[in-house]
Amino acid sequence: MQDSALFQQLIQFVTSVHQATADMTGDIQHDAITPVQYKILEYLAVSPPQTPSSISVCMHMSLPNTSRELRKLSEKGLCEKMSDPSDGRKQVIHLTTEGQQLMENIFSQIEVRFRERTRNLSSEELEQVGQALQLLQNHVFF
Amino acid sequence: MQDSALFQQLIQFVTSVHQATADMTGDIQHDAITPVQYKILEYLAVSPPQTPSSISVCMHMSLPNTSRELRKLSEKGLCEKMSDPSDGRKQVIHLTTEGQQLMENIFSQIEVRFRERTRNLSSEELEQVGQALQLLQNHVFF
DNA sequence: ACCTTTAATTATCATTTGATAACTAAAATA
DNA sequence: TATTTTAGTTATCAAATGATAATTAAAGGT
Repeated sequence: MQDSALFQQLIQFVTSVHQATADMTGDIQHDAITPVQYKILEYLAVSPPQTPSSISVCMHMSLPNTSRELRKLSEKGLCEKMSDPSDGRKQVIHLTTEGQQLMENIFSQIEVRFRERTRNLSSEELEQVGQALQLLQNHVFF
Repeated sequence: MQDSALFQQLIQFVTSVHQATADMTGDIQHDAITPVQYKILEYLAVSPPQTPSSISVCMHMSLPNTSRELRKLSEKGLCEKMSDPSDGRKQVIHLTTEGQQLMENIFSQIEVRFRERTRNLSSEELEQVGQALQLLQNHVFF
């Protein structure tokens, strides 16, 4: 039986991550996109390509609502649909160049704040941060 | 100048944390509370006590909207207001017994899933997970 | 060929969330 | 004491999100 304190620590940690990311991204959100749309773009930026169905599953959104938001993003020129040649029912979604630029822009703003937070760390400590990220991603948040 | 790969890793990690917590909590959400209300309860559970203003700041919500959601939570019997004896303008918010029980119940459901994910880890690896959580909380997500 | 399942879309409605103005009351300050 | 600031509430409207039914079209199975 594992330590229950570890779980308490996890709850605290997850709350902190949510909070810190909200702090870092809160006032960035561009005029033109809603939070849900941002999440979709982020997902498309980090692990492309996707289909409406796969986005629907991963984002816990119904397929109709996913379809609606993808249409809005397409209308804004941020992503594109292509029909899968191997299966005419499927649509492959990817960011447009404009969409990629938007996300790179947002990511670089987040990066600035990340660097502010980690400014005082030694290169050794940064190394440890990288290892900790790796370890948690492998063992807990996969 | 620190490594840009570390930042890429961070973006991936944060996305994974959001995703994993959504996976773990997605189908729990009780009938009676909305996502925003859950966030408030979580915050009250993890770091009490709070005032409407402090909740407003930390949750990035306007004070009027915070007030509305707190009223709804009060009506549901999940939290209570008390006026601060030292300053009649301030309200101190805390969970009711029922609210605490709700959160304990939800947390224990999350804990089950956390244990599922970490079932195969040795006690040594669990120790490392704890250290990694600590390190990241101190150095990045504070 | 016929039926079923899968993938996606459109349309519609209800709920949740965000934003803002107007207001009350208690403190702080001049 | 008069004024200003702070903390909170209520009301209202707009926008975002969630849920569901109906529809289309391609693929799979009989």
